Amino acid sequence: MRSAPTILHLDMDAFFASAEQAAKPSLRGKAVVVGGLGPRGVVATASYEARRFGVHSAMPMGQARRLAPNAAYLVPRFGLYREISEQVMTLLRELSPLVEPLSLDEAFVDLEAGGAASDERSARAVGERLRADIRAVTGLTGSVGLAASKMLAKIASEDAKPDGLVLIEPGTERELLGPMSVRTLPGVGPVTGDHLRRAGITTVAEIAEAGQDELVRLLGKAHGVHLYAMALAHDERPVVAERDTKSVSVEDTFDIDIHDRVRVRLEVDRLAERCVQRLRVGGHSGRTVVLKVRRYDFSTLTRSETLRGPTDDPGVVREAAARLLESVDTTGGVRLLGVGVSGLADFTQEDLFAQAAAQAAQVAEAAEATAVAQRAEAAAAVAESDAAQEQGGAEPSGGDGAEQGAEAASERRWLAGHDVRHAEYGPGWVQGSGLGRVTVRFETPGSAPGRVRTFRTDDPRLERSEPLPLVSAAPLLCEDAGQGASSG
DNA sequence: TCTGGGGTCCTACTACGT
DNA sequence: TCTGACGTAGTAGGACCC
Repeated sequence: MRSAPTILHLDMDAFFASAEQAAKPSLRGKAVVVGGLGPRGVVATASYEARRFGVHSAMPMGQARRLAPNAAYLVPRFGLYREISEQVMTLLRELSPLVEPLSLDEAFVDLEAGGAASDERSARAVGERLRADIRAVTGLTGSVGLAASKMLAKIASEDAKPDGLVLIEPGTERELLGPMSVRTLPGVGPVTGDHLRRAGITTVAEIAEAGQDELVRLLGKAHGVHLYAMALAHDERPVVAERDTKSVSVEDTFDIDIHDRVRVRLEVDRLAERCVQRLRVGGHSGRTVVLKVRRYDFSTLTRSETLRGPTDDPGVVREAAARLLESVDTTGGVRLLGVGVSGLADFTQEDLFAQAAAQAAQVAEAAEATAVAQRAEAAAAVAESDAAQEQGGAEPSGGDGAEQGAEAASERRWLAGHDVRHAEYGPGWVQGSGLGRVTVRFETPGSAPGRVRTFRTDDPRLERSEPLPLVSAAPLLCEDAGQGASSG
């Protein structure tokens, strides 16, 4: 472990909810819950005001509504969050080339690698300036943890929340960690925590006392060794700027369990298409196709199939997923379906065959190597027959359920929280919709709390619009720590 | 209470070639 | 020819993270 606290961990405070509060003046200081609003939705982020009612991330939305019936419930707007996240990541990259994003709202920075800080004093100054810059550029607050390792920096930022900075001085780590719950350590979730508790281990100090052998006996080799090292505050993991994607997947939970086998097959086809789209956007192909099925009783099973070579062909992935589905009993009903691809590469089987064929043709032209050309031809024929086999017989079945009603579809256009523009009243956001009506609050990030009006869902003067910037200009005011959103 | 979506990593088991 | 040991790849499930 390094000797100076120059690993920085940034964690934006209640990120999604804070972004919504910044965008919607009437929600500032109010309980805001962002997440899936369907019958099986869960909370993605709750504002600090909502947390006072006991609402927290990953809680079922129904439970959140019981605890905080008067909170504002909004669907996530990932486009907006990505934009803000990019602004924040840009600020971090100005500090160091070694920035490791963990999610939209979290990242590690190696300050020493960028020459931004080399000791406690300079690290603290950089952290404070970063917090001020984030507030000036995005209008939001973030908490900063500084320590000599990633684990400790993360623990520090958690301690700093909300809107603070905590630095763990080198030499004090074990004393600090000792009394903390085992759940503080990364990698200890509910199951491992319970496992340790049954063995009489509830604090980090008790993990250290138990010794590595006991930890390995309880949790297995990899987990035991890792956890023991963490308990001793030994964490040498470097900040890694570029991480290769290992898999790409898409999944959907249905509002009501699906029983109809034809519908299940149709949904798998759709998921396979979406998965390949995502795969292609990332410039990937993959070799292993994975089907995930969560049944009516929440039991989850996966089935996978490894192809001869990587592909980004939607037909190939669709057919593989369909073959996998054949081995799954879905009679009790299906709650969730997912399709994923792993074993990623940046080329496809088809590329390889094309390359091989081109090379073989050259050799053939070069004269006497006719035998080589014949083998290439044979290989091409095999490829063709493989492809035909993999793609054959995929007749997309007609969608049942499309007749579920045009009215529901039109109301689905007006999702709670989304931006709209009215020809007469200007920009606003959807506060709610139902029974052919949509309620809009007309306000912008820089305005005073606005007024509410209700329209018919098919009102031609109302249309969806893009999110407005949270901060109109973006001057870098390091010393100004005022309330982010500007006026006007 | 009733549990999302997108990932990573680990473990255990089986099959297969040498 | 059969058998066991071993390494590797594929498969399935589970824990965890944000």
